[in-house]
Amino acid sequence: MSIEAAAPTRPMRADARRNYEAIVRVAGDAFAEHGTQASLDDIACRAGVGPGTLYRHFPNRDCLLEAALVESRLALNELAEQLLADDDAGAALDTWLLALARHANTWDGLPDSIVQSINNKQSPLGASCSTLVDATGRLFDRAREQSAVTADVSARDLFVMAGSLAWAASRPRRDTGARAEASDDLPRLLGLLMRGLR
Amino acid sequence: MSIEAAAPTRPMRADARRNYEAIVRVAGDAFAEHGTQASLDDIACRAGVGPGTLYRHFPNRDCLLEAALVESRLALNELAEQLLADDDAGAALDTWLLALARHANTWDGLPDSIVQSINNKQSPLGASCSTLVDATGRLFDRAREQSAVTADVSARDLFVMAGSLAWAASRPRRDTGARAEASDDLPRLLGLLMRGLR
DNA sequence: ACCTGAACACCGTTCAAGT
DNA sequence: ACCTGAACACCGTTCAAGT
Repeated sequence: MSIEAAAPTRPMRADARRNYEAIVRVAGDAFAEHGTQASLDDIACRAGVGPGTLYRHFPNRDCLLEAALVESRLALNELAEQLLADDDAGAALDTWLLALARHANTWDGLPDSIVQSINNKQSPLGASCSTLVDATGRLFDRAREQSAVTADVSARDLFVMAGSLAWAASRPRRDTGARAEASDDLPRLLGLLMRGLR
Repeated sequence: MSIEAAAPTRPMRADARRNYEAIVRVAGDAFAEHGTQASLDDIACRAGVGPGTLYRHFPNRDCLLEAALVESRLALNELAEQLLADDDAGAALDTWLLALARHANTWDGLPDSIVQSINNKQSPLGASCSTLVDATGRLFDRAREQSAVTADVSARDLFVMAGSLAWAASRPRRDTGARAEASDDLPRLLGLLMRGLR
């Protein structure tokens, strides 16, 4: 939950660590405001560093996304542990997929980065998502043992479906000038999917 | 099926029409090669016109996407007419949703543009998609009358779901360096969705 | 009426020069 | 070891000048 978790094995110089933390903090704000395509130049500027410093710490956009998502993902892993101890494996799976989709919807554009990086160990985002895919598989298997679901689906398919529904629910409804209603379509769409698995 | 369908009511000057057609043709190639985010400057250049000419004919990217998709969408409308006369309304709905998803997958990034522009009459892409949403609703209603499906879903939800599955199936698997296998996940994912509607 | 292409503001990324 | 910021190649968009 602290930044230590993603920090390199050797301690960083004081100024380097200060810059690292400032960049991650500012990046979270920028992603929340402009989506995952926020300008990296702008993030560096607002963090008070040159663009080169940002690239030194985070060679590509995925690295920065990963660092800014560490806390949220650790919380998800904790949730998975709790749900694996839940008596009702079917309800646990529902809860899990909703939490997963909401995590993917932390920022606009994030579902795309996540689904695109699945199983790609070159991407730090993909590597860190593999634990989430594993958890999805374990929760699904438990639900199937209890006959709460009967369909035959891979953990990767389930993960991708949750991501794609998150994507669908997050597409801003830019209707004719009117401000987008913040309707939460996610539970309804997930319900549709789960209907098919039972 | 000809370009006439999207052309303005008054005839264009000969050179303007030549440029219009060249831009649309080149745009199709560029979108196929680089996805919907292909450089507009590059398209103008390859079509032998200045960037200003491209913007005169197509004030924004959606306008160009729409023009380059005219033929494919007209073919879809014809398919809808045929499927509405099909005796097996359930199979017709399956066929329709698959065709819809494949249409959305014509180019990388297209599902995003389509779903984002739904119900937005300011976008020519959104306006032209509304006929597809209508057709989806009619085919779904017919399937429900035959009890081939029982779920209660809006035409817009169905359309969005098809688009999101297209999106999921089209995310390039950029695995560790190996070239992406061109696996076609779409039918399997759509089958999962349809299972939930029956 | 339509086209041209220079011009502007922006962005990601690199790298020589600093401390 | 780390940071800086100029520099490069690019992009979308506009608009005065042409024909």
